[in-house]
Amino acid sequence: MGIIERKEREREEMRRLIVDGARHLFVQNGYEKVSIRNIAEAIEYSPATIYLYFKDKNEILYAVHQQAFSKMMEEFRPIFALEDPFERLVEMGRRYINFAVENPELFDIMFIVTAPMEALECREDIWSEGRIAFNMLVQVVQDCIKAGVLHADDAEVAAMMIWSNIHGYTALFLRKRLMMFSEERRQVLMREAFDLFVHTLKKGLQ
Amino acid sequence: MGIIERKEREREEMRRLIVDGARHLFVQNGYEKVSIRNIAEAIEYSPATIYLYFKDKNEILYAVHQQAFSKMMEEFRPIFALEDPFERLVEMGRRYINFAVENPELFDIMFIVTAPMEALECREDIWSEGRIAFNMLVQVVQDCIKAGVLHADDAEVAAMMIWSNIHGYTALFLRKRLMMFSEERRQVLMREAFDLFVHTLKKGLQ
DNA sequence: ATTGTTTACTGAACAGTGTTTAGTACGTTT
DNA sequence: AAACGTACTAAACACTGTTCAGTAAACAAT
Repeated sequence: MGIIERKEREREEMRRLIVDGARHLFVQNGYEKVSIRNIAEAIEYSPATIYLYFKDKNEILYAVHQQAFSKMMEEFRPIFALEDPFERLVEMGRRYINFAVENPELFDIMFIVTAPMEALECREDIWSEGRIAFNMLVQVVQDCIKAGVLHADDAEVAAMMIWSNIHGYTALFLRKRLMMFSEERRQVLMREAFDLFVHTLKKGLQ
Repeated sequence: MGIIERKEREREEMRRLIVDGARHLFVQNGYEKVSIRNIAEAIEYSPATIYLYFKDKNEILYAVHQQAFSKMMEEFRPIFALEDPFERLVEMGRRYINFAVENPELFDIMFIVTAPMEALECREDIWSEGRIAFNMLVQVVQDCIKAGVLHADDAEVAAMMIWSNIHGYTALFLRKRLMMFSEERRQVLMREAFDLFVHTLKKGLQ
């Protein structure tokens, strides 16, 4: 009696169809300009159908947010081939910023928009995607400490400090808070500030 | 013929009434849950009236954003009495974070929500509030360099790096991206990470 | 004082939003 | 073939930002 299995499969397929459609529209038009009706039209179903597969819009955003995390993790993977732990740390920061600049709408949903977090809240779940990614950073920081290139009592505190710095650029940039600089100056500032941070970190945490 | 002057005064008063009402509601209910109709009801005018004084909702948000900047600048003022420039720098960071935690909705409008920036864009204006605040930071950094406590070629780059770090905590916190930590741990992480940054900065940029 | 003109304001509408519900049509089971 | 259960949708609800025709009062000119 493989019917219930097939139904389960079809259900999963439908969820995928919705999330993929939503992600596509988000990336194309920006998250704020996409409505449930837009998504429904894109996948050629009625708006009401979407509510048979997702509780509300926040849940769709959370699903897209999950996909985006997978994509980011994919871009982080090559880092772990690097031997020097400090190189790993620097490269991780570089790729975080790169991901944000090249996938602004996805990054927004992952780290800035509150809606997906609200989907989590009412399930009183912990933000596992964030936790996993942060743990990855903590591990790299710990490797740096072990290798003697960084000195810190609490690796989590050091990781938090580093994450904040890297995240700062992207959050300010994506939310248009570097508007007072020219396109050109913005690029230079972000890159040189990042380099300066790396330099400061190396000297300051020795 | 003081009539046009009086009219101008009344017009300014009305704009104030609207912005104050809007700010009140934003602080109370959070920016996302406030509509033009809510604001209109609060000041006992019809929604259409608001559009006689503001082009659109973004312009109201920009006006609130301006007020919020004044408030923040007020909290920065006492800093300039401090003699040690590095003390000034540290205190500035501390007060930025404090302002964000104590006025989350205002900070959101100032530094995270994109709507007020869109009001600026179509006037092809530069973001003067941001520029002024950033220049203030650059000045303090320059004082640190002059005093020999920080070494950096470009004060703007150093300021950018410092701003990013400080802004990172607040942006992650306000947008619920520190949810994987307990209330308690969150507090400790933010404070200790800030302290670690200050320490790193002092040692790293010497 | 009585016009004409400008100004300030509003009710109602438009096109959109997220979400719910009643009802239909079809696949599955008896 | 009849009964049941599932997948889907049209239509509605209560909202959103915004516009526009119309009204009433304030002002200006006669």
